[in-house]
Amino acid sequence: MSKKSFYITTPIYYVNDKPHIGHAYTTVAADVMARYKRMCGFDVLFLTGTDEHGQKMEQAAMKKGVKPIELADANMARFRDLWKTLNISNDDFIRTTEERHKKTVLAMFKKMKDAGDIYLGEYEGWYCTPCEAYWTETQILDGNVCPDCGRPTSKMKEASYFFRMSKYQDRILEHIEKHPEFIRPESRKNEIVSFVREGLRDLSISRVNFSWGIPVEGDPDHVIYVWMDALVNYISAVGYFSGDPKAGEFWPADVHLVGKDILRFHTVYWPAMLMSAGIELPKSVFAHGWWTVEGKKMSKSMGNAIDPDWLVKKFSRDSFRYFLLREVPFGLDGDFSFRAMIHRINGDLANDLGNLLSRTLGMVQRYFGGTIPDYNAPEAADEKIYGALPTLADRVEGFLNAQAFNKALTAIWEFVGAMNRYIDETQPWFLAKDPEKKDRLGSVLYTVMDGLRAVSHFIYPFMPETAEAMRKQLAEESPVNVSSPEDLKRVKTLKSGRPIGETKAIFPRIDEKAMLEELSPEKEAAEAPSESGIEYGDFDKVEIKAGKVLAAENVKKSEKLLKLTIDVGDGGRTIVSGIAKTYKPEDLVGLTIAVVTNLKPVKLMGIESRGMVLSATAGDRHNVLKLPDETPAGTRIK
RNA sequence: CGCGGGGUAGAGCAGCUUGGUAGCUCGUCGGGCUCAUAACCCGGAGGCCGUCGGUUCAAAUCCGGCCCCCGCAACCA
Repeated sequence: MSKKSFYITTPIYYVNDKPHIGHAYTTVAADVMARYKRMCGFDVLFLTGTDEHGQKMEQAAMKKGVKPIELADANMARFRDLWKTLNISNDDFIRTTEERHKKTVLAMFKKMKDAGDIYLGEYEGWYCTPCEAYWTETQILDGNVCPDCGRPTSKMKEASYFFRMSKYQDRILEHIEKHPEFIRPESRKNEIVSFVREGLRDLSISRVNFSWGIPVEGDPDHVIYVWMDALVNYISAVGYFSGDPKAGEFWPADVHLVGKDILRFHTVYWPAMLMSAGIELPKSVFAHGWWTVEGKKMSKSMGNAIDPDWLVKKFSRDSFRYFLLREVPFGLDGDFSFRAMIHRINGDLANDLGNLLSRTLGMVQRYFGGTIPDYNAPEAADEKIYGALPTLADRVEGFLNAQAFNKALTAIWEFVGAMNRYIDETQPWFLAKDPEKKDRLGSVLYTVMDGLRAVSHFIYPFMPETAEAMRKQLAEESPVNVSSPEDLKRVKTLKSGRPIGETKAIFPRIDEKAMLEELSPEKEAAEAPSESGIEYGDFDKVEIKAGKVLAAENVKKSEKLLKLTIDVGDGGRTIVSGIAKTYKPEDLVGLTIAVVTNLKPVKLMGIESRGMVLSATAGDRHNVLKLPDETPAGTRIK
């Protein structure tokens, strides 16, 4: 019989985005599961990847004057590099532009069609001619206006293939009911159930208004629409329709980890598609929460998205991984703050664990010349350590199988605390004063070292690098991976008589004040202005003038920036403004608008900008502050 | 009355299913130890458990009303 298998996935990330803390969160969590299962002897398949098709990519590429695939290649690399930085152990990385995926999508489409579940119909949407974009009923703003450019849209119909999802409503509800583990956490299940009960509509699964995607077989005007394309990745990777033995071994997947925002696609659309194609459903889908940053919602427009790369540089990959999974229960939302992160690192990692290792090895060095002592003078107190380990192993296993990462870590740290207490009670420094108690002294130190050896296993999935560093210092040479969860319960396996490794702080303490100061420029940008109103003098510092736009051009390689030449009474200066999503250069030339003139110059995309165009901004939609044409350039506005 | 979750020490949470000492982490105050990364260990202070009413010998826990917060509606984990 082959080993037990375990298949875990992250969503495939859309490459139009820069990777941020949320992507890192899902992927690190999946990595912890994968590493834990591998450690316990499972045959693991851990899949992540990128979603690369769609209209947005096509448009973005066009704007940059490159082919979509070139843009996808470049952006995909950012994700792949980040996973390297974060020590992600994915076994495969799938891209929706790969041949193996396209073949699977087409095979899936055919299966569903053969089942009589795909038909050609008409898709109704709102079309914005200048943007060449379709919007759904819910996307358009009041007055049927395009959410992107604010111009009116018109109702359009186009041909589309539809998936008869409505047919599966009852079967999905039945499945959810019969498999309590299918949707987690529990609270999310209710949301989905009530959504399905409202009634399912057939799903449009093709588009004709762009071409960057997988063409429908026999009808190449149609491109298969995002969700159909993306979801299938989970079976593409195991070669489901190609006779790949991996399919039999790993499908159905054990866990799809997803963000709470895409739960519905994974627990309704995806199961319906699988049912139609006669394929088994994944065993469970877990929706985790979102992160806020310093108490505020993370968003592109606020520019407060945290760059994981930068964070790893400031801290360390393992402390970042630890923080993400320790701070917040996996199903709930959490807040990311530098202060909280520093507290976690100093409290849990440096003080509790790091210092425990350090004080123990310090004594082994001092009292035993750096050789691991024998365990030959047991006492009842030792059972607090040895006796706790099997229980801990069970608890960690239970918690991790339920994706309760924070509980698993809490349990491990309870054990770390017990060891710190054990040292305090047994007082090895006191034993060391009496040569007759040398054996007991050695046994105490051995016990802590063996406990730390066990801890290195438990933290390995979360902090692989640190676990290895600990094991090196403890002179533990056996591989961290064992053959079953039971092996994690074994005690006193550390070999006596070996010289310990070079001792080094595994988590140096962070100087909180200095670190926060170092991070403060970023922080200030996110701070809100005063609560009680500003002084007039503060306002008066801002110099706002009427400016006449003399010239305007797009900034090369930029989606958002326009380079403007504006006369604010000085004959004309260069101002770069992030309003290109709303205005074309020719829209602005000749206008008289409000400009802040006394800002410090900044360089944007290599162009020095001296001032700022005032505009009412909502997302990507801007309305610059237009002044009557007769306003003389340079007039102060107060 | 759309559905669901929640309001418990300064902060973040557990306890509620199976009514009866209100617990954990951080912070704060005091003490101990000196092996250690100014770390570790012990102890104290701090809560009328959102609010009003009901059931009960007894309610944070059960029942009802009210107030407040947050999810579920759009392709961002």
